[in-house]
Amino acid sequence: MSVEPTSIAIDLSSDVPAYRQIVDALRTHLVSGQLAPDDTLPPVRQLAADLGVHFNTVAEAYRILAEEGWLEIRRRTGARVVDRRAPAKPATHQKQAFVRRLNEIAAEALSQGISAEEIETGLRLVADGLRRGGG
Amino acid sequence: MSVEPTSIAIDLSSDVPAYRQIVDALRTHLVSGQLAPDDTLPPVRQLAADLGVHFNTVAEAYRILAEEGWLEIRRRTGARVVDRRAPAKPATHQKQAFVRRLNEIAAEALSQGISAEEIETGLRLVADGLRRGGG
DNA sequence: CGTGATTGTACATTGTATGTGTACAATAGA
DNA sequence: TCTATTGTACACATACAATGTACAATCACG
Repeated sequence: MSVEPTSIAIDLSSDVPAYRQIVDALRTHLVSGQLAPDDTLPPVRQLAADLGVHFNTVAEAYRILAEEGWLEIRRRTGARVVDRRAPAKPATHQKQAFVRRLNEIAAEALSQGISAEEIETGLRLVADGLRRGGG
Repeated sequence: MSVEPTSIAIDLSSDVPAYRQIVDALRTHLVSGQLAPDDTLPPVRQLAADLGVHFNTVAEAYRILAEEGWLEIRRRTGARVVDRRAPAKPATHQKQAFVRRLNEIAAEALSQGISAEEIETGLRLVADGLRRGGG
């Protein structure tokens, strides 16, 4: 299996850099299992063409995910999803930072007029999704 | 009431710009009610000194929150929290973007070694917090 | 009123990050 | 070996972030 072009969308007008949007999207697929070990990703030039960015931008994203341990990159064969070893034990402050970030995102959503109920729904949706896909 | 210096922490080494960290932190306080209407925020120079950034960086953050309708800024008197009118109805794609962002944050947390259970706990924690504080 | 202190604003400058263009290195396969 | 295909390296242009400096507005006080 490889990444379907439609599974990633890049918003060039966003204030989030393109390479990080790609990293975030791919990591989501990796965690959910939509991208499983031994799957291959498209060549940087191909995915870049699909997304409308330069191939070096995609290459940067691949490198970051490789450093995180998700991908193995080799020339000529391209990027391959690896069976990821258990990551290092997270520090307490990382968990705190995670919860803080959640609160910030929720606050921003409220700020945009999304209701508390809708936000709760979203939070539970993601929580439920963790049971099935993640692990 | 005004912002206590210890209630905001800025990580200058983060890839998130300082002014946005300030915006995110203050917005969280505004949504939670820790900053209520008629509260005054410290002068930009004072908060900047507390955080270790330039006062223009804080001024930029205040301006963004003022544009969002949270603050009223006047010279000499400084920034004041206003009773915020109901924001515009959010578009459907904003809700979708919210859930997508949640998934990205959760995936990143998993990537760092935070367990699915811990993430669930965090999500529910935030969801529960919405009932009380938010509105 | 006049004066000065205090507050936010405007804008030029500097450093850094982002995205791209181009040349190159490595490798699988004919 | 030769070649096409793949990722890499690095210089460049541009935009953004943070700052330095000067300024404008406004309140307090005489």
